[in-house]
Amino acid sequence: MASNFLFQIHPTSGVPIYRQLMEQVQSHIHAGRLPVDEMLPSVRQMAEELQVNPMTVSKAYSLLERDGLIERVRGQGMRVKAASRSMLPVKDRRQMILPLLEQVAAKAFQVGLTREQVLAALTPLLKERGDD
Amino acid sequence: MASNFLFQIHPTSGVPIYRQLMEQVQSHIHAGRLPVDEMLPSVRQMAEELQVNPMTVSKAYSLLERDGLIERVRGQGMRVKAASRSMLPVKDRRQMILPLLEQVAAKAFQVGLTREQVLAALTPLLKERGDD
DNA sequence: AGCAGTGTATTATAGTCTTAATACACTGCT
DNA sequence: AGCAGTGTATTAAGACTATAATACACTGCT
Repeated sequence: MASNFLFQIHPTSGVPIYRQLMEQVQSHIHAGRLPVDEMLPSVRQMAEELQVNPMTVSKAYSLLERDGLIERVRGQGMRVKAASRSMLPVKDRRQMILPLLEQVAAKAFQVGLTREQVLAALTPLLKERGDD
Repeated sequence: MASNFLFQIHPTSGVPIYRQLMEQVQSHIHAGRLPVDEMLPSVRQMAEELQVNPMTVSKAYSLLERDGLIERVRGQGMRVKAASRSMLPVKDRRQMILPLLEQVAAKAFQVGLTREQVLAALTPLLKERGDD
């Protein structure tokens, strides 16, 4: 398997890269995909993988450390902090994706797509994600 | 009923104001909330209502005109263009919502929600939209 | 003509975001 | 000690975003 890499950037979204990274790290922690004490990809590796500047990654990491989600281990890297309470219950994780779903519902309505059409378009995308 | 104003800004989203405005105008047009030949709020009115700079609004309008959704009427304002209403085929409308659906899929994966959980959360939202 | 209402151009300033190239302090291993 | 690997500080530059204050060309109305 080639890409088991957890992160990706959407360059056209208008959202700053460092903020996209912060959100994704946070999501992965809460999903349990980044367990406690797990080391994050190094600044340089992440920068290389996403083709962005190392300092941009460092900025995201620094802010995440300020927020208490990860901690810096000198000479080693960034580690998922124990206190960050990973693996939230499904209810809370659903809460995290809710704003995005509301956005989908609004857009679907505006564009005039039926519920069935939206679900039909979304399902295969989710299936892909669920497989790997 | 106080605010029947169609637009609003989310200052914390990281998305530039002029892009938020563009998306909302586009959505309102496709939803029929801004009918063909309808005049948009003037640059100065919109700027006053949202507490942003008139030039920021003007930038959004200019780009929307470039995209062919609205047209400038000298001395009067911006008007919803006739060509933009022309009932796109389902395929194209699905195309418009696809990036958003991909974003949902990515987020769902990151948060660790199954396909069923996502669909279960989305379906009622779509139903709501379909009702009103 | 006068005036108020359109969108826009211009100039300037400030802040944010991103990249770039170096350099530094620290750790783990040899 | 030496070296490769961490994150970070520093400085510089450029692009983008947003604000501010003026001024202009146009339209519709009086």
